[in-house]
Amino acid sequence: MALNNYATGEWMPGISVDCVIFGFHENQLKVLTLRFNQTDIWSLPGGFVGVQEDLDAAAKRVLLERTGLSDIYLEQFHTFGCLKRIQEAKKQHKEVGDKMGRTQDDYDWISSRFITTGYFALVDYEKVVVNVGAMSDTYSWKDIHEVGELFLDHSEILQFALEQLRLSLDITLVAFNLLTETFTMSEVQSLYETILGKPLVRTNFQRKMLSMDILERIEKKYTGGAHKAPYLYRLKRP
Amino acid sequence: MALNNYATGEWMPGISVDCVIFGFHENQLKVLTLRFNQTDIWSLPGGFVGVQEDLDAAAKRVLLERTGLSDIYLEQFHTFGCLKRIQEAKKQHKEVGDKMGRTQDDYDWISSRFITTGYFALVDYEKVVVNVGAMSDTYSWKDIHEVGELFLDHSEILQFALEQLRLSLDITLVAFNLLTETFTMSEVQSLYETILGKPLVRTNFQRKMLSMDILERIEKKYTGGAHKAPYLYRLKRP
DNA sequence: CCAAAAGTGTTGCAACTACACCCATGG
DNA sequence: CCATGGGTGTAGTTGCAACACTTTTGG
Repeated sequence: MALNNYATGEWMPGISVDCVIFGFHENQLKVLTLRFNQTDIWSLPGGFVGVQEDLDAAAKRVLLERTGLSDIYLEQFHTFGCLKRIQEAKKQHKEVGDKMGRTQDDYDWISSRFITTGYFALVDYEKVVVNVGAMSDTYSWKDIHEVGELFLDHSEILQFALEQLRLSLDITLVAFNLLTETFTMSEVQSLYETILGKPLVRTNFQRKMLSMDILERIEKKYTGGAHKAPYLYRLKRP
Repeated sequence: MALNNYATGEWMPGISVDCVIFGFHENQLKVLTLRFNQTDIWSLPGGFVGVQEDLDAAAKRVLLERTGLSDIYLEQFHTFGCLKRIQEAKKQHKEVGDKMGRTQDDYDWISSRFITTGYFALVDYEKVVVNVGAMSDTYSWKDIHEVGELFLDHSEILQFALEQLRLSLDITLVAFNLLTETFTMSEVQSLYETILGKPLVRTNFQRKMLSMDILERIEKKYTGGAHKAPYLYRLKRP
């Protein structure tokens, strides 16, 4: 039996979406990766596009299926259509396919030429409940600096996503999508520091954040031992 | 006979590229548009993607076929995959198709669901020699503010391209791709003003341009009557 | 009291804005 | 001469980086 109805005309041929799902945990920026069944090959969560499905909707669906989350920050950043994808794919597909009892139809379909549109998502790490799906048996939140080799051109896709994320930072308030509902100021700073890849001066950073008038200080304070407890903030929603 | 080998497997199904080709003429930012044979429907130049062709290569090819230019500034900016495209398409396709003696195969293929990747190109208006291709009989360089209705979602694609162009301006020197080999300072200013959509102070603009140390002043001056002849500049190529 | 967290003050730099003003030159 | 093109000077503003210093507070 086929793993999926690849060749039935349910999906658009030659097109896929891949999601770079960023999370923030233990002061580190993480990416969600999946491991193909019984292999050593890690990939970004991805999927195909239904014949009657918007491209954006496909990305949203993939996100929902893998993380259980909807209504989160998701941005298309680039479409990758390089032929080089195929050549390298052949080896990897064979390794993956052999171990999964793939049918010839499946194999033909998935090995054909593909174009993929990359989306990046910013999620609250704590809210994610990963469902690896039928193709994978394990997942891993990988530190952005220790991702290692990925399936096909997924490493390139990841790098591209990171650059886009950095660019978005200056302009918008995207980053807060990576934080929990409430957070301390040093968590925000630490997040900005890891995304931008450079240290920031505490006093100046706090001043700037507060001057934007987008944060609301909560009554309750953080209770995690230590000496003075830091304040908790949340985003103002007017 | 079919207009093209649409259904033969030469092209990737469901994927196309569209090019927003910007030019600068008479101090106005222009876009190249094509009119479908015998109709009133204007569109952006576009094309399909060969099965063995990179996505970027397809865009380059379209550009070459329509303008005769290669080796010019070309940037992918977004992929449009909205289903809405289809519905409106039906009417328009029928109108277009009827007048062109399209075969049923052609019709089925082109009316199916499509995803298109948008590229924008910056060209030297004077160097372009337009070749409208088999689908069109006329072309027009339309002023960016007077484009009117376009085929399918091409208006949306154009707007998207404009925004991207504005964003690119701050960072890079892209804009010079729109100018001739040599140009006066006020032409550069006028170009920046139309792209950014706001007036700039002459003295400050010139100071900034010159301080970047990217312009080279030419011996020969502009000879176009008037009083004092303005200097000519060109981009330094070190 | 101590250490972590939070906040204030100040200095200096760099970039940009808005204008006022001067010089050059071709007819 | 004068209209156009080209250039200088400067005062005001803003944003930011760097750093020193004070205050608050939980244990």
